[in-house]
Amino acid sequence: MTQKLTILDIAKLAGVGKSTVSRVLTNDPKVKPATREKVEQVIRESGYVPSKSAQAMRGGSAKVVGVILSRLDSPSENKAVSGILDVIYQAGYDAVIMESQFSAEKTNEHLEVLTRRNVDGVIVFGFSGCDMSAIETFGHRAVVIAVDTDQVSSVDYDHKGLIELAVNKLVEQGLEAISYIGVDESDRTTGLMRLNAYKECCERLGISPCFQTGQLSYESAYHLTDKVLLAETQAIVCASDTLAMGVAKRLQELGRTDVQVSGVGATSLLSFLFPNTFSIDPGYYQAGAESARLLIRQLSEPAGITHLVQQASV
Amino acid sequence: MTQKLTILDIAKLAGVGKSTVSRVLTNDPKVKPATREKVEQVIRESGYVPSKSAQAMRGGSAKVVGVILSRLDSPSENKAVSGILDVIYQAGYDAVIMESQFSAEKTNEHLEVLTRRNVDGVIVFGFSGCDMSAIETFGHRAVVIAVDTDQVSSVDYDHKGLIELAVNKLVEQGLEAISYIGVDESDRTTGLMRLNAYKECCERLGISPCFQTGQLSYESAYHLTDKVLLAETQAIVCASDTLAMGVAKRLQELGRTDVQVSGVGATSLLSFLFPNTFSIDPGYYQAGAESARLLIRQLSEPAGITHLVQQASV
DNA sequence: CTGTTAGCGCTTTCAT
DNA sequence: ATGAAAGCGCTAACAG
Repeated sequence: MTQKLTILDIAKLAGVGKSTVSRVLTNDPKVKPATREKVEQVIRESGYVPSKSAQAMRGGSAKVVGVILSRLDSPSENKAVSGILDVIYQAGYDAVIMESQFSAEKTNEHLEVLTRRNVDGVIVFGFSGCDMSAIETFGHRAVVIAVDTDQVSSVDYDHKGLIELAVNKLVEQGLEAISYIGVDESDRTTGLMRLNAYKECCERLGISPCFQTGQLSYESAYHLTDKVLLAETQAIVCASDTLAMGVAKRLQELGRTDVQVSGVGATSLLSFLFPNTFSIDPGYYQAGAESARLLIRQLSEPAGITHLVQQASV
Repeated sequence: MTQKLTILDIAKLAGVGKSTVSRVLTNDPKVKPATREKVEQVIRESGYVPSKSAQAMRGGSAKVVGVILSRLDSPSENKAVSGILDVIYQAGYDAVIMESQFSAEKTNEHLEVLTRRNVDGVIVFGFSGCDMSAIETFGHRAVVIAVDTDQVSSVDYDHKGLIELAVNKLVEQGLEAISYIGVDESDRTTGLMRLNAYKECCERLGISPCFQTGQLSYESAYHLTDKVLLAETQAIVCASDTLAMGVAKRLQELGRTDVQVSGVGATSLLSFLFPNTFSIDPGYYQAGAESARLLIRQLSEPAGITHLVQQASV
């Protein structure tokens, strides 16, 4: 690597003042085309790269957004992050990402680091027990995903629509005896909201509800299956693909391949392994992309708070 | 958010010079405990956070490492990134991560952005067709994962050991008719190296090889299964869990539950769904963590190039 | 031990 | 249209 070139070196090499070089860098229109051409050529030939740190310090904006997610190996989250990355990169931003590991404490620690880094904004993936206070200090420079607040903008999944979609599809096929397996209601979104959606569907459609909730693991769903499986059961709606996997496995063992199973997550593996199965796509990637667009918009025009709901699809 | 505080504000508030504040910030030992205490208190109460941009510009180091991976939704890669994150965060660094989407062009573009950002170093996940030239300009400030170079330090998985481990475990169980399903040899690591490892095992153990390669998808493995399945087949070793999933599914359909299947990836789902199955763990998280340690070490002491091989386990 | 003084590389008035 | 000069917030000599 060659010696670090500064804007001054370029200025000398091009035989102009350093402010002119700066103007070229910032695309200032008041530069004579010929001068600009010359400077650009010198920059190209010398392989000079302006220092972001200096630009950030001077201009105030580092063109960086911080992303705090719970776990990188969560399929839903990493898909959403992909969406974030694509959008912000397009807009000239970069992302520094951190894992909260579902710890409110770590989250706050990360937020502090991000503050020091002078990030332009943050996108935080919520989790049960997530502490919003620190996030709220970011104001319009923050967007949360899968959290319920009025203080900052948010993007959430359509938990109710998700389940409705599954139930409706089943009903359209003429099925009526539809059970449900979810996760504990202590989880506000995946747990409570989806269960409630199921209950509402039952009420609306005159189906007698039959459900169980437990952990978010296939083992849990596997063991819960027998408790919601009656002789007449025709389908089991699950709050996630992970659960669906456990249920489908149990049904296969029991020879109840007649029972339809639905999950949430769009895991292609599910329907590959179990034919009598389908999955609802909550739109993870899209949700990530939307949250990024929202943040970037708010960064330029300090608008009010917006709450988006990501549409689901089969 | 309160008005942006600078080191000067703190100095005034604490009734000291700004360099004293700086000394406190940098943990300079030559500060009288009493003074330090006072400054720290003011910092705490005012909620002042030093600007990383300014520090970076002054000190030269931004305390950031760039990470370029192919896809965030690759289980192997996101586990490795978790390892990276844990280690570098511990060392006071942050990560800006980018997706290459298996494109050499994008990778180089990202590398350029990272250069401008003045990152201290980069960790790049290799892929077939990966262009090393740009990475090499980083010299000792780069570490690559799953790539074969002499120019920069690297961490690779033990592709040979992975397969040997699987075969040995099978042999120990008294099995002899062991087939193999992998991916095309155009993929140097997952394809070629693992296939060769299988062949070598066969030779060493006097097993007559029986194998097929195709795409890295369960569908591919599913269809290839019949071609390596003979009446006497006792086990099928697969180059990855994804493949193993396809094979296990096909065997289940055929009623050949007597055939053992092994995969690579430590996916717990595999053995949950298919009992006659096990998976080798290439140590993704560990490899990520190691690459980060390696990079950080090289950042402080410009040592020579190191090549690490991540140990696998069952 | 602590205050003063230079800059780091860049953007931005302010003159010219 | 362009150069000179003034900092952005911080660290690192350099003097006390």
